[in-house]
Amino acid sequence: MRNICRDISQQVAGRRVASVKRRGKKILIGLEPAGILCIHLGMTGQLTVESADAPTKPHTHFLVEVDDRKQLRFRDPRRFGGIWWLDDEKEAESGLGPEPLTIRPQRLARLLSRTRRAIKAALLDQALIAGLGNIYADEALFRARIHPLAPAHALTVDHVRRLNRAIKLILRQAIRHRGSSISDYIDVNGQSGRFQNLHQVYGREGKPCTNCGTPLQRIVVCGRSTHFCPRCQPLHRPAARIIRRPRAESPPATDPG
DNA sequence: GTCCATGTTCTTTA
DNA sequence: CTAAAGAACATGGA
Repeated sequence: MRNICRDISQQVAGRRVASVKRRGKKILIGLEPAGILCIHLGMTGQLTVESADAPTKPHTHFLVEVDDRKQLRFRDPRRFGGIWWLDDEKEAESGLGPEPLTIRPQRLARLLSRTRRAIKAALLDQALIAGLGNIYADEALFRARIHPLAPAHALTVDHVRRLNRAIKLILRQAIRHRGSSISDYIDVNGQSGRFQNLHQVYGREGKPCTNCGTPLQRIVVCGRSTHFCPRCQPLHRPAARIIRRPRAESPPATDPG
């Protein structure tokens, strides 16, 4: 994707919106007769429709007039998000794995069996499965009772079936509650997402597990804060098969002097 | 001042 | 090739 944010206004001027879709974490606004306005919110991005009279908030990077004296506005204090112009939908596909809401367990199992990474790292890999972020990865793993450090390839059929269901359940629940917004996102009605009130593990380090009361733990996996219940999400590492004896690094230094 | 943050990408290291 | 770790991006809240 080439980021041509500065020229976007030129591209979209006077054109009718043909479709609005989502692919992974990308918002795709198709225009007539062709071309797509692609928006990624990053961590702090907001896409709003506001009255043209409304004062423009700081960090508003993109603004376009639509009908009824309204404006579509993109605001993003941290600027981890972005806006791109795509020629076609194929371009939006690049680097994205299957959709989390429709992937089938068999396919999920096959994808996970091909990597030895921690399951948490695999779930965050947009090329393996698209759309899951840090909050929902943690919540899904808790729901599926899988330890975030469990090697992806070692998950059992039962693990993957639970994970598949947990991913869909958590995402649907979050969507129903309009997301997890912690502080940076307020929707068009001035409401922040309510799913944060339903978080079972995310941001709850030290608090009792809602299932068993054990204090929740926080660790770092692939650079991201990771929350889990050590009791409900046990790590059963299969005993490592010994292929070779570990070679003696340095003989015990019994100094003869 | 400190630490942390819903994400991605690049570099370095093993 | 796989992967992990760290840094970078830029800003704000606790």
